[in-house]
Amino acid sequence: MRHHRDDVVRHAIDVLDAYGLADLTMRRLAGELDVRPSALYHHFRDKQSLLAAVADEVLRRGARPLVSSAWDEQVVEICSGLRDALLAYRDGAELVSTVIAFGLGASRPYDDLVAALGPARLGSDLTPTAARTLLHLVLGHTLDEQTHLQAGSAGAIGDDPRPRSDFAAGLGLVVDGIRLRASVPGSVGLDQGA
Amino acid sequence: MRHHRDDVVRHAIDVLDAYGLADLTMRRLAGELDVRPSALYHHFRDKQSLLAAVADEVLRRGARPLVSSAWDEQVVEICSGLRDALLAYRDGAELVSTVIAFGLGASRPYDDLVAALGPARLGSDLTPTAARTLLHLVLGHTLDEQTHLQAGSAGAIGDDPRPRSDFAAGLGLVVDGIRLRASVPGSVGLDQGA
DNA sequence: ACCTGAACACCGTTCAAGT
DNA sequence: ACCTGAACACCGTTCAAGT
Repeated sequence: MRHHRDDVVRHAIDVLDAYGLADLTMRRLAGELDVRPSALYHHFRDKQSLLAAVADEVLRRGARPLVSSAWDEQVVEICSGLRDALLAYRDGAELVSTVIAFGLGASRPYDDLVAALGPARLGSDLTPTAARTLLHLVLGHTLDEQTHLQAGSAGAIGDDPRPRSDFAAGLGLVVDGIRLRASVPGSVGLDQGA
Repeated sequence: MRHHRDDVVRHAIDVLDAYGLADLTMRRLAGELDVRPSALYHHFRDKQSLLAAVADEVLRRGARPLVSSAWDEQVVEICSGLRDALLAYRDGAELVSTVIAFGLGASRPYDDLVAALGPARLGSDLTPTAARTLLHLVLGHTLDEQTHLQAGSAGAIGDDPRPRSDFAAGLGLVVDGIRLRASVPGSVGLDQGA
């Protein structure tokens, strides 16, 4: 059977969700598509590019239109929407973190944050820094959270006693006097003043 | 020639610094020690344990005694000290992030942060959350920073135009009304009030 | 205590050739 | 445009056996 790029990405997400990122290999994916591994290189120059496409698709599937018009509420929506998107698939946070670290792909959340933060008129060139920092926070937190969630559901030796990772109320970020506050567990809130 | 555990860890750090984390393989390390790969399994049960020991040694070498007695200044020292330790070796941030994510090893910075934050008397059980969040911030930021630093020194296509990742003045964290402020580029500051 | 030899079950990637 | 066949240069890990 013949496939094209999108089929490969779809099957890759299935493999990711069923077996995890470590088992998302070119050979296994090829097997799942009933094709020789070398066939994948017709669609993607290398594995990194494949992973970038997979990460982009995971984010695309999780994307929701912004409902707020206020920039601060938009930042909240982007951050908690990103978290939701990452938690929707096994190892989603690890995948997207890896792709972002590698530099090609998964740039949508960053771009959206920069756009939303624009009207905040942060001092000097602080907007990209604030966007990256929020990204670090959400990625790091969700990676933590997903690791524990998956360790729990893997039916291991029972739930570990480590405190759950959450953004509790009263925890937040300050950028130039603007307070980006964490609200409910697992999401990032934001408010002005402080 | 016969080695023991510490020799292996020392050589592993040399390989890490010279060739990077991706090339720190059991086979290459064994070659560097003039030993068969299987010999390494006398010292470490698997590669993850080896990496945990390497991460711990990287952090141990970077450890500085705390000079401040004030808890808030201690937090600053721990965070910027951690950053310095990670930047001291190639792929240091990636190594330590991986080991922490995996869950065994590299727990010293977290423990130190929890200890330093103790006197802050944060509300309810917010101390571990604050510690983890600071860790996410420093690890994510330093990973970013080190990636760009190394991309630059790898003599690539010239420095990329992306804005440098830094914790500029005016950026910070708020935990229960206590403001953990970023100060000079690359380090995390902290002050009360807000 | 520390190591060898040999094997097992994998990887990502390239490339000429086929349809 | 999409794929095969075959190869290259690797991986982590196990385990009986040697000193």
